[in-house]
Amino acid sequence: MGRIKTDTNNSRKEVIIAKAATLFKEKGYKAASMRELADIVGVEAASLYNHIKSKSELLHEICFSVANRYGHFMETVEAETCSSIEKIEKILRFHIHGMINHFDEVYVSDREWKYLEDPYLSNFQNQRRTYRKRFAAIIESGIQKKEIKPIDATTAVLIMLHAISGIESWHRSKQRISGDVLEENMITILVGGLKN
Amino acid sequence: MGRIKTDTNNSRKEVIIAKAATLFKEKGYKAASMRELADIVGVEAASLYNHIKSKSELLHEICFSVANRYGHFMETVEAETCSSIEKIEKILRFHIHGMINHFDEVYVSDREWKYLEDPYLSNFQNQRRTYRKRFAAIIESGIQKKEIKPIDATTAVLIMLHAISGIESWHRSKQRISGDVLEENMITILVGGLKN
DNA sequence: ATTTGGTGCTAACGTTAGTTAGTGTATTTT
DNA sequence: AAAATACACTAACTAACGTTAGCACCAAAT
Repeated sequence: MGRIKTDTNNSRKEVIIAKAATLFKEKGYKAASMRELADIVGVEAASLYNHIKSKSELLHEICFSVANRYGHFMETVEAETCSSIEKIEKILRFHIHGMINHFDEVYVSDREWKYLEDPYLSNFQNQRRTYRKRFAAIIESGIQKKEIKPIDATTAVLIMLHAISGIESWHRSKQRISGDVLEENMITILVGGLKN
Repeated sequence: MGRIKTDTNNSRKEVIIAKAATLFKEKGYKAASMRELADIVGVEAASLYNHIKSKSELLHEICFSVANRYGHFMETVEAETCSSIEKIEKILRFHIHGMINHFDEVYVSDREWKYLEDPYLSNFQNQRRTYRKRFAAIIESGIQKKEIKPIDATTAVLIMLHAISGIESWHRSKQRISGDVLEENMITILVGGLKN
């Protein structure tokens, strides 16, 4: 069929991963086939294996690319000296931007991680659990400083993260408001619900 | 292996559907196999087909059971004479109870509906879209009556419904707060974020 | 007691899946 | 220009899937 097109920024492997993310998002990891992916990439199925080891490698490349990005961001936020509310707002905006600008891989990481195989699966779950605990710690600290209503921090984290994953529906919808407006609406509702 | 156990309330088909919901929730629709389901039911795979037409029938039974329940509830809420905030609170509590008490089928309906086949797929999507519009209409009306902050109603619906689906994480977590406390926390944050 | 229908079994079908082997051809390196 | 490497192809394998056919059995109805 021909060669996989690349530019100087992306290797052929990265091209495949990017297209896999789109495919996995649309069909789901299990329902997506390597032959389908090959079609999209413009190559025969067997040829993919010159660049990747397996289908599952694609999944964990996608999931950890996202997980690592969020992990690093959390570190930078923790290091900053600002109010808890401001930290939370920064984290939320980061998540919203992620959902808007890297939708495919974020969506796959969110919904398809359960198909990871060990040791990747356990590793991913650990990173996730840790991330949420760190997020909850910021909220707890805000509650102690009376910036935030006295609610269960774990629940608050869960609400906020899942609310943001609702941007999926925004992507699907026909008549949608702009990304910026969406962002401001989300911040209003979510942060507004926390403030004391 | 033996007969499928039933009681007077549930036919054998209903037993299969209930176990399918649990399996689909855990593995995902595509990854769950009929042989696995048969094992759980305590029967050979082929025997399932004495009670159901196909794997996909199981999925649409599950999805529409949930969709119809929510549709009916929306009707009763619309008919009530109370403030918009109160209506919203009722809807949220209904969703939270659903997530807590009928977790398996609600989860499957939420996450696996995309594997429905037409005409069920289109039908389901229509019901979903309609439901959200009716929910948004209640919010709009609350905004006009100044009960609710002037935010985008569609976004608010999306946030609230997805936030509730976060109860999934609550189910998974080891050290979890009680369902009642969870419910009150959610209401506090979500409704609190709306009030004017 | 006999019939009937519901329910289970074994065996097998056609399809699709992920992946590998082996070969030829472009491209890059020397 | 020659050698080495990267990459794509065809063909095929094994495993698993949903589902069907055909037969045996047990329970309830006649």
